[in-house]
Amino acid sequence: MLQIYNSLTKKKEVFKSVEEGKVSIYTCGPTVYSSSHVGNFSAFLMADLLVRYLKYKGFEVKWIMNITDVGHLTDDNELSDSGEDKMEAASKKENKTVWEIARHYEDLFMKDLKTLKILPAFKYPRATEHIEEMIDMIKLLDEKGVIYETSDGVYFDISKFKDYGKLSGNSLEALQAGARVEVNEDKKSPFDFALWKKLTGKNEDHIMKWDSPWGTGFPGWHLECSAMSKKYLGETLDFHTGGEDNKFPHHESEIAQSETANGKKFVNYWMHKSHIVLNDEKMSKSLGNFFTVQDVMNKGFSADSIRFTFITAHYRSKLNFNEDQLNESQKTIDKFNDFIQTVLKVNTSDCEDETASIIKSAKQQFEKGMDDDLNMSVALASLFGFMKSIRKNIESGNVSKESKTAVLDFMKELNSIFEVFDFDEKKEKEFSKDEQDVINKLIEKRNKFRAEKNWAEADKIREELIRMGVNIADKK
RNA sequence: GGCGACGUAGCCAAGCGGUAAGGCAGAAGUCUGCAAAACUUCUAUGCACCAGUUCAAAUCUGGUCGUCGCCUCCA
Repeated sequence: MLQIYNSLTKKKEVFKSVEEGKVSIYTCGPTVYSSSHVGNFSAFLMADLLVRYLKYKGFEVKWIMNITDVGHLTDDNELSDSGEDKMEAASKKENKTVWEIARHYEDLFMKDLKTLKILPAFKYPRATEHIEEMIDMIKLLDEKGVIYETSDGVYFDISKFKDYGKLSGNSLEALQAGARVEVNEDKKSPFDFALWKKLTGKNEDHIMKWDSPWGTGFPGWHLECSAMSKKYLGETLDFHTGGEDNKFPHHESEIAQSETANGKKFVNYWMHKSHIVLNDEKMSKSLGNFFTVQDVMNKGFSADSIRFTFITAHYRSKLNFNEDQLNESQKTIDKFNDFIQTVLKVNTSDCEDETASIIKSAKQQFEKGMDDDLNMSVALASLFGFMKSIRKNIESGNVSKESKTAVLDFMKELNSIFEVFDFDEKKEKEFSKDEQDVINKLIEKRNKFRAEKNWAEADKIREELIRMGVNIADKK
């Protein structure tokens, strides 16, 4: 029985899908005005882990991740000078059109998704290709009487939505009291958010623009997720995931729009990824303290170690991202793969062994952990115990052919979640007869040095052999 | 100022009222150097601090201190 911490109710809840056996998941994807960094991908890996575990449990999963390719202002306020369009700023900086910028960073994003072995979503809808759906939603909201028009745009009147603030734990009053935003005189409340922006004031020359019943302009940034999730997944979603920074105002506003427009509950389970931190400070584009996947790989770390680090750290605790974490992940991956190699090479015998019950209990423990809000620490602990038990069986020489297959099948099943295991048996390197002669001579020579306790020379030969692809493991 | 999360060994981390899982690092050993793998054993009388509730508290309550996040674009 899968339990998930729902950020809306702030409780762990037993998961029940809207439709028996099927699950719909919507993930807030990237805004493609610059490279996504590993912190961004940690949120997508959280979704990947969820998708993979649900599939492991036998659900049919439909996963949608949007691509935000409309340039959005940093601020809805006309009064603020800090508001700039990120897409257009990038376009000027890189001397490309906004469309080129969007496609360029989208391509990079897709490449990194693949590198990190994140499962392909059902679709990656682009905001710019769903303007009509967004306009339709504004029309629906208009019918419900919750919007109003000003000289610069169309806004959602949040006083018309009782639960506004529920997700982020704010009441409207508290929001007003703690407000740090500047006041736009035309808006009824500073927290009313834009559904449509007109080409006036500093948006006069906005490059991406579309016609609408409210004049030429561009959509508000919360709208795309409401419109696209409805189109591809329906009015009530099982899961909606994203980074914790999206809770307010983005997801809060999505709820207001979708529930008002559709008259139905928008999302059953909200999941938010805690930020990863660097020296106790969150990694973010605006702080500038970020690494891209490529940056980390250029330092010599494998993509798998990045993947493993993020899926094994719990998604609701902030991960302090550093090289130690990556090194440890790599070691753990190697440990699993060494184990798999040992199993692949084991010589089976006709015998009874306890493999079946070892696998059964490991599987139970693993699922017990994962079922508890994806508690990977508990899940992993069961696997370390599992490997130890199986190795003992192997050392005692009691492994049947069936057991060997069962262990490998179990590891493969687990790999549908981890996706970092390697099942290719590492064959001894083949050498020609001449090479074999050379190697034998070197080994003889080294043994002689060892007998003489001439360790320096012996080590030199070992290094030479390793370079040739010969592994030396000294035993008594 | 408002809202929220967290503080368990050198590091990462589980635990959700019954007496501290697991991983990394470290130590000793199986083993005549060193390195690698595996295995065995060891490594927190204590869970930020102070009170309280209880037969029993890392776990519940109140307070204190500290760290971080959100409240403006960010996963």
